[in-house]
Amino acid sequence: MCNTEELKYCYKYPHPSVTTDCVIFGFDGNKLRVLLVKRGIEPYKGRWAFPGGFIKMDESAEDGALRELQEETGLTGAFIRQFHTFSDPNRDPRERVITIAYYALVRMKEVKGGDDADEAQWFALDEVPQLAFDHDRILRMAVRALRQNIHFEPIGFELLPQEFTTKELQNLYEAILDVHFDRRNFYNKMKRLEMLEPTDNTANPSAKKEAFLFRFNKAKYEELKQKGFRLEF
Amino acid sequence: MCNTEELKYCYKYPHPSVTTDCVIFGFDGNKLRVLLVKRGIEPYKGRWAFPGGFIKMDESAEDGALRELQEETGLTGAFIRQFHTFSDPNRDPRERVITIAYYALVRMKEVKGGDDADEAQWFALDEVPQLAFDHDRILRMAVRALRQNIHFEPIGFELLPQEFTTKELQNLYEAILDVHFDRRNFYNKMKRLEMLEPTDNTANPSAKKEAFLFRFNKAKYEELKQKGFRLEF
DNA sequence: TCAAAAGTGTTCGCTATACACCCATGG
DNA sequence: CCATGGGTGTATAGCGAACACTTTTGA
Repeated sequence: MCNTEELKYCYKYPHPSVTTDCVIFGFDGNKLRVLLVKRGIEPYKGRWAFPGGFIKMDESAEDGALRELQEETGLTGAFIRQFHTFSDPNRDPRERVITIAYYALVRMKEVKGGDDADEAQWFALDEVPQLAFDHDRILRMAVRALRQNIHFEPIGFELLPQEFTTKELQNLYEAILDVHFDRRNFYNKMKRLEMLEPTDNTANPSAKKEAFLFRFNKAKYEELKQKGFRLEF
Repeated sequence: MCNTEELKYCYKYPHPSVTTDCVIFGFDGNKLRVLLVKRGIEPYKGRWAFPGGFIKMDESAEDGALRELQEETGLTGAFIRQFHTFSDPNRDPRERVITIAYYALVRMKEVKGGDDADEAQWFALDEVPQLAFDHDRILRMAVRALRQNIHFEPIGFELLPQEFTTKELQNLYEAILDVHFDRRNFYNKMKRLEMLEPTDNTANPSAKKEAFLFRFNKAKYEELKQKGFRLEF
């Protein structure tokens, strides 16, 4: 029975709340990082958590996640992927909340600096503190999903600048998969795949010899995808 | 404002309904099949759809999916995997319903015969009629998820009897991936992986020479999984 | 005895891996 | 001129794909 004017949405059966949460991945050139926000209210006040919020009745979960991402980073049309929905009845101490979780791949440079450094901050994967709610588990699942999907999609170009060196690309893959590749084999493999498009530009990241800059060749990738291709690694 | 005694669950903001739907895969020895139920009520009355239902407030989505599966097939503790959550605002014409979708792998033999042949029926993948709601899309995504996951997990043993011939296993993989393998190469590869455990039994499915029966060696699989292994195909 | 199905071995080519070599630059 | 980092080539091993051969069994 509803007892206040405020509770004006009524149903015959109980309904859970539904939110989206977004694990935002960035790459600093060496390590994979995630963007966390500090909770200002109870429960878990002061703890770090992923940005997220309630889904509106006229938007899909994906639209909701994109909206949250825009509000948090200023980015529009970012690359996001739904990877799991968390529905443990007790995952939120207040009420039943089901969250549809996405991960996003963004370029750290393009994220509007967390105005309030205290509110939003990038954390390297191995420096993430204990998180609010079940967000520790959400993070583990996000990383696992990212690692799986990288075998089927050339994910990761979303994390690099438009033009990048093969070394940067290798660092990224090593950070995501937590492995080490031989520099020369990685270079040769990328050339064979023909998904990298050479540019006329060079970079000089750490003195010494200049390195060619490449651009991701999306057309070539789409072509390869037709023939049922797989990134190996 | 709530206006009837019946609507006794009230919230400050609108809440969507949340359901689980379960794409139940079976294997008849040749083709991959899905179990569909015929809708008895509007909307989409008379159309086929996946079994599913509302999630209870004290159960997780996974528990809900297992419960639905048990009610529909009589199976307990079946192999299920969450693969996507569908949240288009208009996917149900009555009200906003978000569905957390699972696929299940079951042995057709163990499913209690759809008592009423008119209510539940197995359909080969290429004979599935137009489905209710957005279930056509759900099916496509389920098949895609199954095909992806088969590269990382030895899914499929859940679809075969305890003991099986290599030919049956090959038929299954061919049905799932929609490809053809050379009989002898498939046999050799399975032997090399050492995930099949020979038994003393033989089968004689279609006259002619008898075939050895194998059993899935889960221990060996777990061991391989540690070292970051991948099923190739 | 013949055909069909199952089990085994062989060959070839590709590619992942390891690693040698050369070039350019800054100190 | 040498240390560092970047670009290119080469040899080997292992695996997937194609296929020949043998064995067993029922008609």
